[in-house]
Formats: sequence, structure tokens, C-alpha cells
Amino acid sequence: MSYSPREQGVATIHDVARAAGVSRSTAARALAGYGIVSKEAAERVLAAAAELDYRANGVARSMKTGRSNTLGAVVADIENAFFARVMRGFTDVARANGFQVILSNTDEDPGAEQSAVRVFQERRVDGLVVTPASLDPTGHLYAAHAAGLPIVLLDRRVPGLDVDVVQIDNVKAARETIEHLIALGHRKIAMLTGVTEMEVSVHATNLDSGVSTSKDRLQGYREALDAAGIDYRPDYVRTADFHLMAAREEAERLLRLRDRPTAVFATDSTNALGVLLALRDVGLHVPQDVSVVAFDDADWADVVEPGLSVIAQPVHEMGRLSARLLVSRIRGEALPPTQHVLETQWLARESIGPPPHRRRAVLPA
Amino acid sequence: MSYSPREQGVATIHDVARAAGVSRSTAARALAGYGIVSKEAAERVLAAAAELDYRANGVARSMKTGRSNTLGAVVADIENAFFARVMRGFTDVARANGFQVILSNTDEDPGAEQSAVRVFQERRVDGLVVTPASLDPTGHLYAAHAAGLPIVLLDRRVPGLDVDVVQIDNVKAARETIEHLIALGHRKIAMLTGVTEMEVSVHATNLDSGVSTSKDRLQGYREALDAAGIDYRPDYVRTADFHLMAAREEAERLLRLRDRPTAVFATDSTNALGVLLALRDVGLHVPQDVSVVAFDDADWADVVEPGLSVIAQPVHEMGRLSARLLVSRIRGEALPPTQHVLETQWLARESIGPPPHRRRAVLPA
DNA sequence: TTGAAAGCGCTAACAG
DNA sequence: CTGTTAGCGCTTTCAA
Repeated sequence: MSYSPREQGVATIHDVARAAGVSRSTAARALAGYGIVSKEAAERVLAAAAELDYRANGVARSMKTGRSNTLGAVVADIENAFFARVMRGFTDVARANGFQVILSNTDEDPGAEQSAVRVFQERRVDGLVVTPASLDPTGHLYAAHAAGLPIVLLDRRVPGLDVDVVQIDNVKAARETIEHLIALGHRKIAMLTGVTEMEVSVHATNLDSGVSTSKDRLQGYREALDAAGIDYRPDYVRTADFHLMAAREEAERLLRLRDRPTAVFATDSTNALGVLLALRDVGLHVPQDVSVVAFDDADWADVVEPGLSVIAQPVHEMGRLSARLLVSRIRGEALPPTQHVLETQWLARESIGPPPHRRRAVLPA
Repeated sequence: MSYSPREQGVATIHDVARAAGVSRSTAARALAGYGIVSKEAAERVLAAAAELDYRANGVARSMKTGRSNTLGAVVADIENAFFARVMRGFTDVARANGFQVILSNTDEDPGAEQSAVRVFQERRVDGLVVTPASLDPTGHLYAAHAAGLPIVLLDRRVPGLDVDVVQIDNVKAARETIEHLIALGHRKIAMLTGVTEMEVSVHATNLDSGVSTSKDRLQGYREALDAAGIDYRPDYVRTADFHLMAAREEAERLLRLRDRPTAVFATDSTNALGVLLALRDVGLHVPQDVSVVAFDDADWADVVEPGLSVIAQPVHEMGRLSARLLVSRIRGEALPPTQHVLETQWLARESIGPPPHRRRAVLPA
């Protein structure tokens, strides 16, 4: 009991070589399948390796080669269906290319993101995919990029960081959605969004310098209102974090406004769920009293009554493309950094309709 | 352009030592904070490290120490909300203890699981959490365990593998759920479940040798029926993989049986969603025509109409406990392997009620 | 309190 | 075709 029990795959290439009666180099060549080895030697090595249950030591290999065959993923929250699906696409492509994926949740906390990036650098990941938690303290991303680490930004941009970005056209998707509601006759359209930089963007003077998903979606919202000559009402724009109960509370506040909106635009599926819960709490009906529309085609969107109209993002493809970009950059196929804008899909279901004809100033019962 | 751009954190401890005018050993001691270093030396080293933006090379450290500070997670499908939440709990505790988490999806494919375990061993992870995709070809888990790698089984057992297991009492939870339906008057109770080992277990003669979540749930289902003197009907037990459309199709088949069940028990939230979709397709109402109950308290369970009654698993705690067990085992606090059975919670909502009084042999319209 | 030196297991010239 | 050799960057005795 005096050794550590952590002697998994205790056989080294040295042991294999000795058992096969060859040198370490020959054993290495036979095992990793490079260089030239005679058939008999290779067979003896492979047999010895099987016999000893040899596992190559990936750590030693990484140390020597400088590559870890590992990709780091820094996501906001793996519990959010959007990120879970994106990661699924990402890991599939990564694995198909021989890369493992290390995962880190930031919970939208820039500090957590910073330390995750640092740890990943120390681990010598070969590339990094990040959904940046903020615009502001991004020095760590610049530094990592400057140090030569391939980075892909997923879902969100960072100003001035010249790397590949995979996202959708959030401004356009939001604008078109709001235009759609306006065409139906709505003029009192509220928006429930995540916290990301909202505090900044709501008060920002120069919106078109904006980045970050929420900021873009807010901009699209405002553009549509502007074009229709509808005044922007700050009290119609609420921010919740990405947790269901927070969304529900904010939504309820929205629905209890004296001048209640006739439509609510939720920027993700958790917020949408919060809106639906709040509508029930308050006793309002969709779409007769309030129309609802949201980003992301959650698996339940077609099961709730009425079906939720959504802007579907190509979640898997966003993950897959991110992985492909990272892999090709790691392989040195260095194209100039590009912003990849994927297409969204509008899925019209039953949760939107014309606004109620008569304004009701008070809530039912 | 002749060097690789992959020179992140190019400064080594050697560079830091030289810049600080000390030896590598002293620099190492100062940086990692062990041994004894004079105050001035430490200060010079730290300053030099900051100046050079030094990042310790974790790969080299792992090579030397034999520890990677990394935990491997082999899960069936990160897109499934259950696993996503479990992983959230797991990564939180792992990170709090200084471990990174490497993730691998198996998609319920034993081959993928096997190669994932192999890769993790090669990467020299310090511990492994696994939701085994099958009972059968588990040689790789035995081998890894025998080689001294700490392993925790999550959600599912494997016969004879003497390691910590974190799960709920699936037999009991299923039995009580079915008993509840029987108490309401149901006698025609169907079950929609995942593929895991169902093919085996449905035809197995010796069910109580069973493992695997689905098998246990099936057993609980059968025990409840037996106790009530209700015959087991194979046509009432359908298996779908964990994808929504497959679940929907199987559920529809169930609902189109001539002798339609009056209640459906779904073993996870995706299957539950499939049942709800199928009910709508077929034009049946919950709970008047059919009662529905499922495992896992999905975030939408309270938003659909009527609210879905569920058996809630302590998802975060399952992940957190798995991580705690792994960490303490890695630290050598070796308790005997234990099976940790966590409590479920029955959340009664509106999706269950008494069966319809009159049997309808044909479907509406 | 510090430095020299050895070595973790592997890969990759290079020489044979 | 095969073996020798020299490290990758770090930690850790062991002497000084």
C-alpha cells in the first residue's frame, strides 16, 4: 500500500520496446504509425503493447510535440439549451478531427472567463472557442490571441479582436421580427433580454459601435420602431439574467404596467418561458391579449399552447463551424479572420396575432 | 513567417529565472509557492513573471507530477437537459477543487464510450465520471478501474464494477409512480422509455439482476402492475431513442393501439415531449383521455397545459456529489466504494387524473 | 536559502 | 530499416 494506486497504464514505451526486443524509437514508430518499421518488428511491438495493456502517455507526447490535441470551450452556461446544442455540434466536429474538448462555464462572469482562459493557456490547449461574457475586460482574449492561440468567437463579438466570429445577424433578425409585429398592428412592443451588456447599451449613445448579442438585438428592435415612427420606451425593455425565475418576475412587471404592451419579444428561450409563466400568473391569453415571440427554437416551443413563434438559430451548425474554423487554423490553413454570419429561420406558430382592439387599462379580476 | 504562430506563453521558467537573476529552482519555488525563498528573490521572480506574461506549462507540470488536475466526463448526450444539468453541478464542484473537466459525448454508443475512456486514460485524467452506455462491453471500465483510475458511475450501474455510484432509486420511483396511477383507477398503463438495454431487459428472464436506469424503471413498472394483479402487456412498453421525433412516433403508435392505454409513463423529458406531441397529433386530451407522467422536471413542465406531473431527480446534486466523490478518492481519502442513492421528488401537477369512464375503441374523427 | 542535476515518457533528427 | 541521442519544461532531491 505504499505506492499510489494511480498507476494506470503503467507500462511505458520503454517496457513495450523491451518486451518486443526493439529500441524505443522502433516501438514508437510502430505504435504511432509513422516512419518505417519492418513488418515483423511492428507485429512484435503491437503484440507486446496489447499484452502490457500499454496506453500512450498523452501528456508526454504533448510535452514533446507542443500540441495537446485539445480545444478549450468557454461558454456562458452549459445548462442553457442554446449552448448545450452548440457544444454538441462543436464536440462532434472536434472529435472527428482528433481533438478533445475541455469545457468551462463562466456564468456570464468576466472574472470566471478570464481565469478559464488563463487555465486553458496553461494547459496548452490548441485552440479556444469563447462566448465572451462581456465587451469590457477582454485583455485576456487579446493577450491570448497575441500569443498566437487560435480563437473563435461564438455568438458574440468583441470590438477590435481580429479573429473568426460565428454568429447570426442579430440586428436583422430582431428588426424583422419587430417589423412583423408592427405589420400586425402592434405599437406597444416590449423586449425581455439577457443582462449581457444591457446596462451599457441601454444608456449608450453610440449604439452602432455595439457588439454582443443582446446589444444587437436591442438595436434591431429600436431600428424597427424608429422606421415605423414608434417612440422607444425604456420601460418596455427589461433585462433579466438567464434564470427562469428572474425572467418570470421581469415579465410580470412588464405585464403589470399600466400601459401594458400588446407584444413581448424574448431574446432567448428561458426568457420566453418566463414570459409564458408570467402571462399565466397575470391571467392573460396568447395571442388574444399579448403576442409572444422569441429567439431559439426550444424543443418545447411546439408543445406549449399556442405554439411559440420563434427565430431559430442554426445551433448545431454554429458549433460545427466554430470547430472547423479552429481546426483549420490550428493546421495552419490561415485564412484572414472572417465574420461568419449564418442564416436564421423564422418559424411562425400561433403565439402572435393582431393586438387586442380595445385597450384595457386594468388587469382582469 | 517561418515560425509557428503557436508560441503562446512563450516564456518558460528558464526565461523568468534569467530575468530575475536566479536559478530555475528558485524561480519554480517562488512561482509555485513551495519550499523556501527569500523575500527579495521571490519579488524579483514574480515581477519578471508578470513582465514576461509567464504562463506555467501545465503539460510539463503534469508530466513531472503525474497528475493532470483534469477530470474526464463521459456522458450520453450533453444536449439532454438531464445531463446538461448534471454536468453543470459536476463542473462547478470540479472547478472549485482546482480540476478542469474534459467532456465526451457517447450518444449511447458503447464503442464511442470505449474510445472516450481510452483517450481519457491516455490524457492521464485524474478521475472519470461515466454514465455507461451499456451493461455489456464494459471491459474498458474494468480495465481502467483495475489500473487504478478513480471512477464514479453516474445515473447508471454496471454489474460487478466496484466503484462509487450516484443515482436515484429508479425501481422505487417508477413503482410508486405507477402505483399512483393505479390508485387513480388506471389499469392500462403504457411506458415509453429510452433504448438503454431495453432490448435485453424486455426479454430477460431474470430482471432482478438488472442494472441501467431504463431497466430499473421497467422493473418498478412491472412490480407495481404485478402487485395490483394487472397483466404485463409488451405492446404497452415502447422504446425510443432519446430523440424527440422518435419518441413522438413511438408514442403515436401507442396511442393508436386498438386498446389504447389510459396513462403513459415517460422515462425522461424528451420522451414526455414526444408523448405530448403525439397526443395532440391524435387529438386526445390530457388528462381526460390520457394521463401523462414523466421523469425529470424540465423547465417547461410547468408551462405546458396542463402542467406535467413529474418525478424530479436532484440533478445538480447528482453532479456535485459525483465530483466530490471523485476528488476525495483522488486525494486518497479512500472509503469503500459506495452506492449513493439520492432522493427524488414527486411533483404533482395537472397531467394525471382518473381514466375515462367509457372505453373508446376508435379514435375521435 | 539557493543552485546543480536528474528525469517524467515521448518524439524526431541523425547516423548507422 | 533501426538504434542512439538529445531534449520538451517542469519539479525535486541533494549538496553547497
